[in-house]
Amino acid sequence: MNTTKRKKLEAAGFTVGGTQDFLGLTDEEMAYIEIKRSLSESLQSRRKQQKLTQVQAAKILRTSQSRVAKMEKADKSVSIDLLVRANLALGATPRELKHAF
Amino acid sequence: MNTTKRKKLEAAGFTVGGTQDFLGLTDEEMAYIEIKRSLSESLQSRRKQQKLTQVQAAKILRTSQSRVAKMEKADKSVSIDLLVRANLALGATPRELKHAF
DNA sequence: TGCAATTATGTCATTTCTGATATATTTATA
DNA sequence: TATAAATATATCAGAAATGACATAATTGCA
Repeated sequence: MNTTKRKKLEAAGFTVGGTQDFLGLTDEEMAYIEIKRSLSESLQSRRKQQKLTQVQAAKILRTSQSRVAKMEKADKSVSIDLLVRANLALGATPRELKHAF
Repeated sequence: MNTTKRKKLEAAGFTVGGTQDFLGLTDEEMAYIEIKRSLSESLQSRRKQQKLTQVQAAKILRTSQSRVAKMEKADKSVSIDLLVRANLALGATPRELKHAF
């Protein structure tokens, strides 16, 4: 497994020991991770599109810069709920959120 | 507002006093509620399609019957995360989940 | 390079979610 | 109707998510 993918999985709350560990992930787990990753990616591109810094976005979202950073990294401490609400607050339509799935 | 809609909103965590209170909901709030409602509906129809009782579904989902009931009611104590994971565990594909948005 | 701005990471108190249990209500059918 | 099966509601202890703060790391540019 490459380092980038490993880091993403670990950020998502999985312990990755060796290559074969990847096989331990069920389809559900992989789908869940992918949904979060996609939502976080969507959030970041939406923020950048609006030329906002994380600090500015945090103000709009009524949270802190550090949490915005974690949202964009799909950190394990971030829920799908938070990502969905943050995307909506930055102007995403439900229609656009479909693409995350 | 009709009683059915009122009950759904209250279950979703909103206090509904009179008709005009509905206007207090932002687009984001309404979109968020609708997503949850749609995911819960999807979960229930998926369970019924498989001829499962809530008790049986609870076993598959490794939770309790009462929580399954709450998921299907889009109770305020239920997160989108839980609904997404439950749908996936009952065989939904990410593609199918798109329809909830 | 050095500085300022931006983004990332670690930690923690509080809030919210979750599973479980108990019990109530509803539904189906003998 | 009476009973059993299924679903709904209430509550609570433990787990997880959240916002906030401090600080580290990275990026951009004078």
